Amino acid sequence: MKDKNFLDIINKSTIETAKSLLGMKLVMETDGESQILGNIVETEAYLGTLDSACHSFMGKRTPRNESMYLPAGHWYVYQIHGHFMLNLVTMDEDIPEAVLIRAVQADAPEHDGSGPGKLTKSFGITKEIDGEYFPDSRLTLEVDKTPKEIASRKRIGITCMDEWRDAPLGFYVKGNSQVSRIRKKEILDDDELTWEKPPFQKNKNYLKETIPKA
DNA sequence: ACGTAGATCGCCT
DNA sequence: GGCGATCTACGTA
Repeated sequence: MKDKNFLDIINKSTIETAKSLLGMKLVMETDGESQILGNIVETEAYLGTLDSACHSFMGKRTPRNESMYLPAGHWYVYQIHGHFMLNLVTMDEDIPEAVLIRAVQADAPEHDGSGPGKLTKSFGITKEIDGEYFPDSRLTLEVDKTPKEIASRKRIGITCMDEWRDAPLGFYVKGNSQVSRIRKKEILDDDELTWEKPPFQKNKNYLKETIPKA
C-alpha cells in the first residue's frame, strides 16, 4: 500500500469522492522515480445503473466498461474521440459508479491538465493502467491540498434528454484557472488563492514581504 | 464570450 | 456502420 490515506479516498459515496478528490495529488512512477503531476481541480460523478449519462446505465456491461464493476480504488480508463479519459471507481464490486478526473493544476509548466483529454495526453496516461488498483499502480493518488471553496455545475458533454443531463454532478475548485470551460470572470489572479493552504505557510517571510509598509 | 462544426477512431451493434 | 463523459478553430456579438 503506497498511500496510507487510501481508505479516506475510497470509503465514501461517489459524490463525496468526487469532492474529496479535489486537491489530491496525482503521482506517476517512472523508472522507480516518483513524479508529481499536479493537483486535481475538477471532477464529475457518474452514478451507475440509474444514471442515464453513465456508461453502466441499465446495468450495461461490456469489455470496454468492465473496470467500472471492480471495487473502489481501481482506475477506469476508456478512449473516446481519440482521447483517453481517467476515472476512479468508487463503490463496492459490481456497483459500477466512478468519478471522471477532468482537470489538474499541473506542477510543471510544460504540462497542460486543463481538460480530461488534455491531461491524459500531457501526462502520458493510457489504457495501460485500466483496471489497476491505484495504491499498486504506477499512477497513484496522495492527499495534499484542500480547496478553499468547491463549486458545482452540470456535467459537460452529456447528451441524454432526461433529468440526469442537468444534474449538478460536476465539481471544481472555485477560481482555479485550470478548470475546463470556465468563464474568465470566475478565475482568480493566482491559483494559490484557490487553496486552503496559502503560500505563506511555505515561506515564513511571506507576510512581511506582502504587507505594505505604513 | 459564446455557440457550432468537423476531425477522428476504437468500441459496440 | 454509427456513435460518443473531446478538442480546436472559426463564426458571430
